[in-house]
Amino acid sequence: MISIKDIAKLAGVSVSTVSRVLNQQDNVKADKRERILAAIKQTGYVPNRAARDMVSKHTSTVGIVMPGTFNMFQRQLFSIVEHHLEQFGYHTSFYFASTDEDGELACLKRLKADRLDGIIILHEVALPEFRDHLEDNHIPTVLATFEREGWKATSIHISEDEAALRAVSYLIKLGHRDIACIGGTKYSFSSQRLLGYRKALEQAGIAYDERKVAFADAYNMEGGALALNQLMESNTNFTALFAITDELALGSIRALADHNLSVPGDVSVVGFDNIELSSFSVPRLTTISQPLVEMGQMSVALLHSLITSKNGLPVSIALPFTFVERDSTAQLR
Amino acid sequence: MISIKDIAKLAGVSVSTVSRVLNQQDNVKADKRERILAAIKQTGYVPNRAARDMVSKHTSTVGIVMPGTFNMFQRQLFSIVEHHLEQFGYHTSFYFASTDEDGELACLKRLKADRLDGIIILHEVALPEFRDHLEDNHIPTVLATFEREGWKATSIHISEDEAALRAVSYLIKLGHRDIACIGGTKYSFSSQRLLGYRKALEQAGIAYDERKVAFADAYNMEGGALALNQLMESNTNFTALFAITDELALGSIRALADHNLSVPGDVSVVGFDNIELSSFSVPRLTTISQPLVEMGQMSVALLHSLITSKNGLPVSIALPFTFVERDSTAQLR
DNA sequence: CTGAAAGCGCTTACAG
DNA sequence: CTGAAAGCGCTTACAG
Repeated sequence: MISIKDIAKLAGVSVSTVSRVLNQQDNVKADKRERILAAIKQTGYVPNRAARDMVSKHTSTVGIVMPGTFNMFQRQLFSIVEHHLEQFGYHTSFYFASTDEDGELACLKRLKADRLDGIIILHEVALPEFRDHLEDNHIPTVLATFEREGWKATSIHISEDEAALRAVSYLIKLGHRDIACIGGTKYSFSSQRLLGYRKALEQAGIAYDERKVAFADAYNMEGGALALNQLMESNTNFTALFAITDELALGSIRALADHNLSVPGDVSVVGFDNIELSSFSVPRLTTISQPLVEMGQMSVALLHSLITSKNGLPVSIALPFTFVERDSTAQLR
Repeated sequence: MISIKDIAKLAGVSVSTVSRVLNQQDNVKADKRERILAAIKQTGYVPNRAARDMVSKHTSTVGIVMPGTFNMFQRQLFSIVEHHLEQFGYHTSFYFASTDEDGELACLKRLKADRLDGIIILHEVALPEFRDHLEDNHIPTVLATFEREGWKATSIHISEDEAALRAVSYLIKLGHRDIACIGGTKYSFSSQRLLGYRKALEQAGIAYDERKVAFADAYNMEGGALALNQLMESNTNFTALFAITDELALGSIRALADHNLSVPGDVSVVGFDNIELSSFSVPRLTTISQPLVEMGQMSVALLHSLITSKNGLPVSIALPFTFVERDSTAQLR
């Protein structure tokens, strides 16, 4: 492996000078600079990142904490974040945290071994040591898509319960009174979206009926299908359904088809997240759209300012969501 | 940041000894080992990876080269690979390569800055410097899901053309003669799958009709929908459709619905890849299943043996695919 | 079994 | 504008 010494020798200068041009400092005479650049080009030399990271206090790398298995919404967000991070000149390291405690612990350990300039968390970690580590070492942190009390971190999110309320109110406006819900058990958004569902019912004077609520174990289509089947067996009936994520909604549509129920003919379905898929499904899904691109951009921009300003205060920002009417919902007949 | 020196001081030993227990060498007396372990636990110390990587010749990290925007198939594969890599004790670094030349160049540069133990490539890079770098530095490499002539790398893949032939032959067996195809322009699998399509037609004595073939620009659902619309405008007719990826197939089903054409009633559709989504779509998609889990496992296992044995020869392995009959195909009426 | 010392490939004052 | 030197946090012979 070719090193900075080789370049210095080749160009007939000291390593300090090579280092200077490597780090685009302008205080190097043109002729030396050119000889150095030529040597670099000729050898295809690229500085060893490990060495550079070790000596400088910053690593120019940002960590992204992700769930072990990420859903489509997170996948899209992650792409956007990654892209912007690259624009800002950051490297990215990924830290997958399984939901169990061991997984989070292993994740934290890996995190500690790297010196990160900052970190973006896409996955609600439960472990308190996580927050402790970030706080003790003053690592700038952005929580993307959720809030967390007690964390000294900037948070970008939407108002989950308001959005859910909006979605369910729409179903009510269409004349539906028997509205089922597919919720979840993990992460704070599940309780917040369920809260929105309850608020909407309350506002319309509809009694909450727990037989109309099923909880999915996993936020994927299979989870949605399974939950729908539970609802079918629970001795209740409904003409509309609110699923707290699009994947759940799409899975439920699949299961409804298996029960010979059509959407929106027999059941109106509204989802949440507006993943790419939702505009290509049959029928296209009515849903809540999170401002994904803005959330990603903003997370990166705010993290960057946190990193560079060094004394920025954490903020909690609720971005506006939008409601997207498509073909999976209809007026109650 | 707490360092190995601090631990040494705390435990009253030398850094060498601390290093020994850190690297699980057994030649350390029990009492010292315990004092060291206690100090580590108490301080939450984790060795600095950059320092460790710099001094040791291996980094225990494997690079994964991915396309800038990865489709669902790649996303699934990537999860599996990541998981197994972790099992084997490797760290992973991701290198996203945009398809243009600049993107690949930037990707290569990042790659060079890290000292990787090995690399798994999920994305067909075109740049010759890529191969040169890997070969010159003897970096063990596995190509996952494709082959590449002239690369001294192990390759795990399926026989793309045979699989496509199988899919299209099935349509023919169902009585279809007017079979359209949605192909693509990028990556070798597109031409191979198209080749399989042509072979199947040939075997059945059906003339190849280029009006029945449309090419998607992107391997996503929108690309599939767009391509289907092209077919509708191309003054031809068809009762079956082979799309070279599931996402393309699903996008085409969406577009068919927009033309009031039902699947499989009016058009039988078969895809390729068997992504998760395909068993939850309405209708469920008939498709070719790549042995994703095995491919991921095998890529990692073979890479590991390449890394540890140091003189393993590259192999090219074609794994068996399976054909999955579901609801998107029907006998010609 | 253990420690002192050298060295990995860089950057960063410091002196000129 | 430039170079010699120190040092980042580890590991690895080497000597005992």
